[in-house]
Order: sequence, then C-alpha cells, then structure tokens
Amino acid sequence: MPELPEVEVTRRQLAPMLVGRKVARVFTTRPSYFFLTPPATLRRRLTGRVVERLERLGKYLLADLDSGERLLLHLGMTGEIVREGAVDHDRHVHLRLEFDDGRPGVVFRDERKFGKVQLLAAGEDSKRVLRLGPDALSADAEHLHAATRGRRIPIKTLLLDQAVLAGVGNIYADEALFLARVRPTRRAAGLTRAETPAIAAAVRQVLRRAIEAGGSSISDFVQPEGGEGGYQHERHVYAREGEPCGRCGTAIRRTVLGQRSSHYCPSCQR
DNA sequence: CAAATCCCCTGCAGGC
DNA sequence: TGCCTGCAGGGGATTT
Repeated sequence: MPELPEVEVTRRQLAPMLVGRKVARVFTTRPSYFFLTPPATLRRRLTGRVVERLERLGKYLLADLDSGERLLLHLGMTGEIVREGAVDHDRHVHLRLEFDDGRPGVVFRDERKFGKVQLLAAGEDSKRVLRLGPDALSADAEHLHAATRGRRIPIKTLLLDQAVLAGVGNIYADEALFLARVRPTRRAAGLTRAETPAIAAAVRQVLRRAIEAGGSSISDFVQPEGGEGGYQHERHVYAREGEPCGRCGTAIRRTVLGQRSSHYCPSCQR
C-alpha cells in the first residue's frame, strides 16, 4: 500500500520521465470512482500540455502543467505509476500518457481503483489537499503532542489521520510505534511528554529510512522504473503476527484498531 | 466537535 | 475443481 515513502519514491523516479515532455496522446478507461475528473475532460485538457513540476504532499502527487492547471494523483491502495512497458498493460491501466518525443510513455495502473485522478483549474484548491496536516517526513514533536490532547482514540488511529500528519499509513504507523516502544492501542491523550517526541522522531526515522530503501513492496508496490522496494525486509512488526520480535523474541501480536490491522510486540511496546 | 461505521474495488487465501 | 466468504485498506461520507 503506497504511503509517503512509496509516493516519494514514485515522485523521484517519475519526475524525470514526466517533467518537460509534451503530452501527445492521452488514453483513459471508462468513467469510474477512480476519475474525479471525467476521463473525456482529462483527455482534452492534458493533450498538448507540458508538466513543469511534480511535487508530493502527504500521499498526493501534484503535477503542475504549463497551462496553470494541476493534475492531482493519489495511488490509493494498489496504484502504481510506471514507465510504459515496466508492468503488464492490462485492464487495470486507467490512464496512459504518450509524449511527442518517441520515448516510452507513462501509465497509471490500479487494480482496486482506490486511486484518484483529478484536474485542478488554475488557482483551484483541492479540499483533499487543504485538509492535510503537516508532512509526516518532518513530524514535529510539539505539533504531535498538541494533536494528542483531548483525543480518546488509539495513537495508531491518530497517526493514520491525514489531518494530523500527512503521509503515514498502516505499515509505517505500526513500525514507528515499535521504534518508539509505544503500543498502538494507547489512548492518544494518555501519552506522556516523553512519549510523543519519541513517536514523532520514530515517524521521521522510519519514513526516511523507507525512502532510502526504495519503499516497501509488500502488496505489489512497483517503482516507476519497474524495480521493487526493499523496506519490507527491514520491517519489525507489520504483517509479522506470530513471528519473533527482532529485539526480544516475543511473538508479534495483531489486533484491529479503527478497522485496520495493527501489529506490535507485547513485550517491547508499553 | 469527536468518534464510529460504511462503502468504493479487486485479488487472493481459506473452508468445504 | 469450484463456489463462497472474508479480508486487505486510503479516505471520504454518513451516522451516532
């Protein structure tokens, strides 16, 4: 599942294969939940445009076009944006861009269609982006501590709230809480002055390291150039139920919080 | 306002 | 082998 590290790795590899190239042809599938902007409109508005910049906000990618419009992209659960030819071109390819230079195009493939594509008019703001909190890569201890006050929800659930920190998803929330030695079930408001900075630091650390490793390819994440990430080999708790904790050997436990599976070491995390 | 629940979608694992 | 059920989850909408 693409979270901040996977989206950032996607941005870094995608930028060189997108920026500065002129879109010659746009192919789309039929209208669906996936298209916040109707595919016919996308085809019309994107044709002939040049992407000038590609930035990331939380788990969103924003491509600035030479028309002043912006293309908003979200990978959802199973989305992947790759160089044409790097993955199968099957019924799950919803958007494909061809350019005027003869080099391979770019495809946005998504099995479950939880991904999103939206064209923003010049100066138009996206409600989805506006509600995002500060980027999780620079998680601030004071900000996180303040965000926990008055919140009865588990800290794990709070970390997944994109309005609190933008970019944390299920894998890295579990991994960060392991590094901080805090149980995911702990009430946010009950965390101490010492624990919230530890969690913020762990969030930054795990995200930075995951980017360095190229992301996690646990559920099919593929980099734009076709490679796989390596962080899945470094994870401590996520999807390791019953396996021994790397620190103490205790069996990793799984529980459900906010409809999402959560993993932790009952011995190391308190 | 906060918190809980439902739903969008498809592939796959597990049970029989 | 095939059918059915449940699960995976980002995040918005709806309900409590």
